[in-house]
Amino acid sequence: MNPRHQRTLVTAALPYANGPIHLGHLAGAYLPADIYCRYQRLAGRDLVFVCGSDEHGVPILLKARKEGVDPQQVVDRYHAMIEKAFAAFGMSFDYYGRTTDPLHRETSQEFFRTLADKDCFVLKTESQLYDPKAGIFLADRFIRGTCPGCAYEEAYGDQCEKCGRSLSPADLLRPRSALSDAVPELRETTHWYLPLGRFQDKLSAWVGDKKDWKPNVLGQVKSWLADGLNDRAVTRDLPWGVPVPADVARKAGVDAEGKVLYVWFDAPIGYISATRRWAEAQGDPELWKDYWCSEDSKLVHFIGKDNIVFHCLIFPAMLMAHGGFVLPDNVPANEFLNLEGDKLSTSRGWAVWLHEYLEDMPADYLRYALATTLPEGRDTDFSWKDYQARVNNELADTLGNLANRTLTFAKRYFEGRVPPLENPSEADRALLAGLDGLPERVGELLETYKMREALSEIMGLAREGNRYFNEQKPWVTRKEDRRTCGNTIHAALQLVASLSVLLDPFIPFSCASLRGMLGFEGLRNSALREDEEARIHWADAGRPLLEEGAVLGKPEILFHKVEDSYVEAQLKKLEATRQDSAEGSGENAGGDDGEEDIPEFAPLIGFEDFQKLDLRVGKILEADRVKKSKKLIRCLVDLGREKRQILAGVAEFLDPEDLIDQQVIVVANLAPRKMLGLESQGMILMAEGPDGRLSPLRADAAPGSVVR
RNA sequence: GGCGGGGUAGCUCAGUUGGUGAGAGCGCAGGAUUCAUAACCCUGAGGUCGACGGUUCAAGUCCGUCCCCCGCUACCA
Repeated sequence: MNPRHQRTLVTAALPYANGPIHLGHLAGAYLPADIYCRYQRLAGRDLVFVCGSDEHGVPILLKARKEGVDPQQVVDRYHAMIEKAFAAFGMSFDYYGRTTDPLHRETSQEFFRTLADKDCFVLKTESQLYDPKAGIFLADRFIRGTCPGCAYEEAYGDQCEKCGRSLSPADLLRPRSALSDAVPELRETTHWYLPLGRFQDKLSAWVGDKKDWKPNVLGQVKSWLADGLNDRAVTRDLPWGVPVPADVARKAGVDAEGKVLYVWFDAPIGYISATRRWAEAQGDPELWKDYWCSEDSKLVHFIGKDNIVFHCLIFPAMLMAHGGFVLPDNVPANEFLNLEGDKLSTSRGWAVWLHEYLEDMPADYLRYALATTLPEGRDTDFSWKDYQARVNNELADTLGNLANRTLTFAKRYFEGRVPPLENPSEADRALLAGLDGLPERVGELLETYKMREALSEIMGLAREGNRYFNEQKPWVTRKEDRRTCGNTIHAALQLVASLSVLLDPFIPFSCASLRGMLGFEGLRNSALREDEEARIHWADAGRPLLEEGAVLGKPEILFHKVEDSYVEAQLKKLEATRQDSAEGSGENAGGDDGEEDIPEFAPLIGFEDFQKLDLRVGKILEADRVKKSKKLIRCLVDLGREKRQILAGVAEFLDPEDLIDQQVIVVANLAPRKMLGLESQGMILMAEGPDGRLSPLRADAAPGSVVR
């Protein structure tokens, strides 16, 4: 820990309150953050750990509308669910807030007002789609319509969830408002933008100093900086969010009606408002400033890699613009966790939900298994088989068994007390000496966000304990040399006690119960910021913690083996969701997000609508890949009367050879469109298989024939 | 195509600023042991460190080219 830092504020990414927490979230941000914080508290550091639910934004509004409820009801539900699951998982937040908290609204508005007063924004007026029926402007995601690519009729204005294709609202066929079904019209609207370019130099200089940031984080950040930063809109026309302060709008000559802060603007301010709430709860409402506004305070953001740009550039720019706040000392972003070799996908159900897991297994098993495979440097894989192996081989066999064999031995042959250490042997002294320095070494690893290595270092100690136990053979010395036997058990108990401290940040529940078995009291509570009763700290794990003659508790099995049946059941459960989603059609052979059911049928159209289409049989004469394009194939198609150049976005699925000489069906009266400098004069119809494969519709008739 | 991150034992992954024989856990094969959750402990087999060039006395580690995987991004009429 840098001596200039007197206190630490740790944040974990605000989970979005439109769904439950899954393994990817835990591995990405929450578990490493919690390990870090528990360690810091054990070490006696002044630390505050905040988090909270991110409850604004379009997806929540849409979900609410879909369910026919108020958005508040949606976030109430998920907020409660997330908070409960986090608590059961052992997340030791000092405060878990939410962005619908009135104090958050106030904090965000103050922040916005300060930036406006300092003239940090620019105003831009542009034409956007407006819902005349609901009387509000519509964000891109608020336009629904039929996807021109796959005919999915619930496509968003920015992207089709069905085929993954990115869209703009103008692309949609039959666009309609997601709120009222009204046909949107263009109107002008004004928004506040944060001109990030103004902060480019300051950000570059600031990031340039960050030698200790992880390579994956620095790489991304520098790449963004090199590209140059653009203006970012910080407000939206939405009925759900933190309202743009009326006074600020008035001053700017803008009607604030229906305008809110863009969710990415208010969300990170949630870290601040949560700290304020925490300070209130401490009975000192100004206390939060010690952590946010004092140069000797260290700010650390734990996030997943998808959040890097916000936490390393945009939020810091906001803080710079505001002034008076500390900037993050580090942003130890993790990579992604895969599941059974495939990437997680909420919409495909390829995930393990925390609240479901906790229904049948202990939090610590998952904490341990995840901690050994955190994606610290690159994407990693979680598999149930690996989970089982970690729990059985390491927690149960190595650690649990060490504790158990030591404790039961002491109970049976030493009246359940800590035997004295008398004339210790070289081996006894070596074992105890081996503890010395370990807290510091592990602490250094944790300070530098190497949770996995720290854990593996500690487990090495458990292995050493087993080795020592074997070599000393107390079951032999018990009969011939009781003093030596007592020394062995004494030293082994001390080692187990130290383990119960060192492992506490990782598996706090088990360590607490282990300490119960050891009759070991007085350790700081790793989940509590202050613990007046506690006299034992992290560093004390380097010395013997148990008194000679102290009474031990009742030994119990600390970790139970995970049965094969459990693993099989979990795999089966996952496999079922994969089956479900594979049955539909769906684009994306790569298996991206996206609901993969068979699309619903589009609304009825009249015959006259159908007649507008001019479908013809065409013969593909030439086909070749458009260079510099991943998706486009250029075709020359004979339509009888004339030959047309048509571009088809199928290069990911088909080779030009698959198309040449094929007789296909062409939309002949589609307006021409230029792509990559080439004009496409029609569209070749394709059928899409369940795995995303495309195959052209063949027609056995002369080129130019009318299709009806 | 552009940008970023990766490609190291059968599997999951470590490998700081280039330097003693390339590691851990699991799995596998032997052995030892019985205090303990059929647990523990020891030994061993197993790797052209993605490919090819280059710099260097010395490269998994630096440079160049290429191949493959992941993420973001651009054209899916």
